[in-house]
Amino acid sequence: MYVTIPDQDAISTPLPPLSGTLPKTTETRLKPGNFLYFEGDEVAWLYQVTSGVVRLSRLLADGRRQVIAFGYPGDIIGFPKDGLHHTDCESLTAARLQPFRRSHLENGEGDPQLHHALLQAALREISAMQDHFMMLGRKSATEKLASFLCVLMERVGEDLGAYRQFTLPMSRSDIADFLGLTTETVSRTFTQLRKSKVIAIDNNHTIIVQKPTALVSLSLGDRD
Amino acid sequence: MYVTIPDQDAISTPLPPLSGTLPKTTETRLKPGNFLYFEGDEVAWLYQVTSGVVRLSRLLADGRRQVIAFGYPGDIIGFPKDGLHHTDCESLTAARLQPFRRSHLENGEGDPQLHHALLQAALREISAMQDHFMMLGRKSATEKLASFLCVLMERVGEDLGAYRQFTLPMSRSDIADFLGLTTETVSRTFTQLRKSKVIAIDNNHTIIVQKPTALVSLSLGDRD
DNA sequence: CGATAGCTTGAGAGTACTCAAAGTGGGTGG
DNA sequence: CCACCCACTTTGAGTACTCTCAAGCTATCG
Repeated sequence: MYVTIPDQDAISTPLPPLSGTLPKTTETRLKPGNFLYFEGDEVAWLYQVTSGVVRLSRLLADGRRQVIAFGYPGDIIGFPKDGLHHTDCESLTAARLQPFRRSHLENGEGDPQLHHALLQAALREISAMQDHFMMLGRKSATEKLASFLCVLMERVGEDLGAYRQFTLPMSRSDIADFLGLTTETVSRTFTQLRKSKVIAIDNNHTIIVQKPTALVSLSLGDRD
Repeated sequence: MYVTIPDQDAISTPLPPLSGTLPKTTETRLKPGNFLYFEGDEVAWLYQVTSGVVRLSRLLADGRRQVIAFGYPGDIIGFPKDGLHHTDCESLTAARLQPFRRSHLENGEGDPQLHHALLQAALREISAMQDHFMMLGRKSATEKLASFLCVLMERVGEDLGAYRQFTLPMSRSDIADFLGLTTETVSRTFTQLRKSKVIAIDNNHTIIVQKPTALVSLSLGDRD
């Protein structure tokens, strides 16, 4: 599943590696800024992110952009629509990905277990995206950013005593385009969370959550 | 695919009936206001809408609601997540639905063709929902409502000379919760479209599109 | 014909946006 | 190694849009 915004009690465990029983295809490696594919490309492979973080996004004709999801280790990316990719995929960090032939998804030939796992990943993605709808449609800027940080805290945060810490490989404008906000609003909201001591920011890309409970409350829309 | 908001050039044809080669399960019938399932229910069946319109929605703890999609004839609904339904499904009209065992999706036993068709439907839904992201995250009230009306115009509109006409089986607040707006804003935006003679409204539930081209322009965010 | 739910309209407030400018930090070349 | 540069981020001021709260209207159904 992608990093999208689940309901409070729906924290899903990331998919374990789909090692499979097949002869392994050799891993794909990406450098920061490299694209794995573009919208409209023929889908030959699906990928499970092994390490690193990738960004899936789409462009509107007038230049507006929507970041659809960030792919973290365990996530499956590249589900086709009519055989084509419907997003761009760019790596935000050095990344490694395990490819799976599209045919393993579309006709289970050879490895029914893999087929089933890929199908389940697709179904999870549908559900995850529905969670994300909630957020884009119904939440304030503070709730959106808090929700986003909560997911990362749960998923990739490291314990630091009572605090939790993680890095943000994406830019402020990536976050803005993911949450349906402007970079200015994202920045202001970060400042506000920092000033209220819910989080501390190091380096602009390292977040230390000082009040995890407060962050969760904010994400759910409780007043302050 | 659901009634979601595709990009301009991505108007997909609705899925044809999946008659299948199997002994047919008897059709399910719903009256207006009847629920087909609730969030959290075990998924035993998927359904293809044969006639009528259903509404898929989710509730937040604090009562905020998000309408995820409207299911029109041809659409497949009920994709499970961990075996459970992740939305409520209520019928907005009298409706008929063709059930398919969940096992036909999850393990193709018996009917590989049906399995494949259901999988494709799931993949289409992922893509359709990504289109919808764009809308929730990046569009103004006018663009949202115009986009919504455009989709219905294309999908269920009837020709009326130069005009196109269709009915809205859902309430203003259903539309609001689908587009991430309030009912007041939806109502005001309808009024505005009516006053600018892009549409005419009869009965509050019958829309006559008087300027289809203008409606498309509005949906894409062109200035007036 | 009256009750009621749904819809529309109005006034005012608040949030996020736009446009603009200043600050910050990482990377490169001198 | 330091200084400069550029991209990214933050901050500020003002605006616009959508929301909230409230009241009136309209259709539908009993």
